[in-house]
Amino acid sequence: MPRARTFSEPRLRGRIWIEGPEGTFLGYGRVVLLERIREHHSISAAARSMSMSYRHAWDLVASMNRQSAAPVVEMSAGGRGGGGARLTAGGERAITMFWSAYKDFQRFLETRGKKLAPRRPSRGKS
Amino acid sequence: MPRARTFSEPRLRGRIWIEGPEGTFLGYGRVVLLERIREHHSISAAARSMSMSYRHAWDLVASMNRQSAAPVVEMSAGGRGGGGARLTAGGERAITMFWSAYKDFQRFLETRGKKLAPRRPSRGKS
DNA sequence: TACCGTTATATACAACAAAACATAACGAAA
DNA sequence: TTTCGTTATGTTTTGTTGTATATAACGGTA
Repeated sequence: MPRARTFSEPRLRGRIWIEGPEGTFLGYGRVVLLERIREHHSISAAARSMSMSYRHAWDLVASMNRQSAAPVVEMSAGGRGGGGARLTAGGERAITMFWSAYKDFQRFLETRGKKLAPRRPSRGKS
Repeated sequence: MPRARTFSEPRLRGRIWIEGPEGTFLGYGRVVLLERIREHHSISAAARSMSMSYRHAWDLVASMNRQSAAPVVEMSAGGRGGGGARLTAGGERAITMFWSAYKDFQRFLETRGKKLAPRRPSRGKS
């Protein structure tokens, strides 16, 4: 007898982001990047640490800085060690703001996801 | 005096979707497509009505059908009018399920978005 | 049988995002 | 002045997603 296909329970998933004047201001990837910059004091090291191209990382940082009243990352080129980057207080607040909303969102997905599929209770052996 | 840049209030936005065995099962676009199919009794007419290529629409329908225990759309080729497509009861349930979650999500974004930016109350003329 | 508009399917093309690559600018220290 | 690793920026390549185009299959009906 051919076994009927089974289907994994449908799962609710999603993304959130914070929009600014030119589109995305903060999202999951951007916030992780900010945290890596805080850790490495360098955009290039941060990018490397998450297998992201430096170019892309730089673009993201530039985009965030443009869209924020106060810069989230301050950079300096040249000098000892070649220069570097550091997270500002505003950057710190941005991280906190996003993770807080993100956490609430994950909770929403979890609880709302349970109400998704009105499944007939299986009568069989239980 | 150079005017300081102003920044629109950061806005919380997002997407949700329902995942199945092969990735997305239901999302905003897919559900709209299902509704158009219900309306037009035709995949091609539905696709046209939302400026979507027939190929893409067909792929989406096939993906949904593959990932659902019971098909969400039934198609027939040939015959009077060339054939057509109709939404099944399962498809109807899928639409309801998604919009219900979507509505709750919009509510979440709205209420949670208000708590985003802890703004200093402006002291000036008010 | 011929016709018709749809489903079904393959292949080529376009648009966009991200990666990859290349190079210049920077500035403190040796 | 040279060195060094970073920031800064331009150009090319790749990968993915959807569109465009073309063709066959389908099956009622005239």
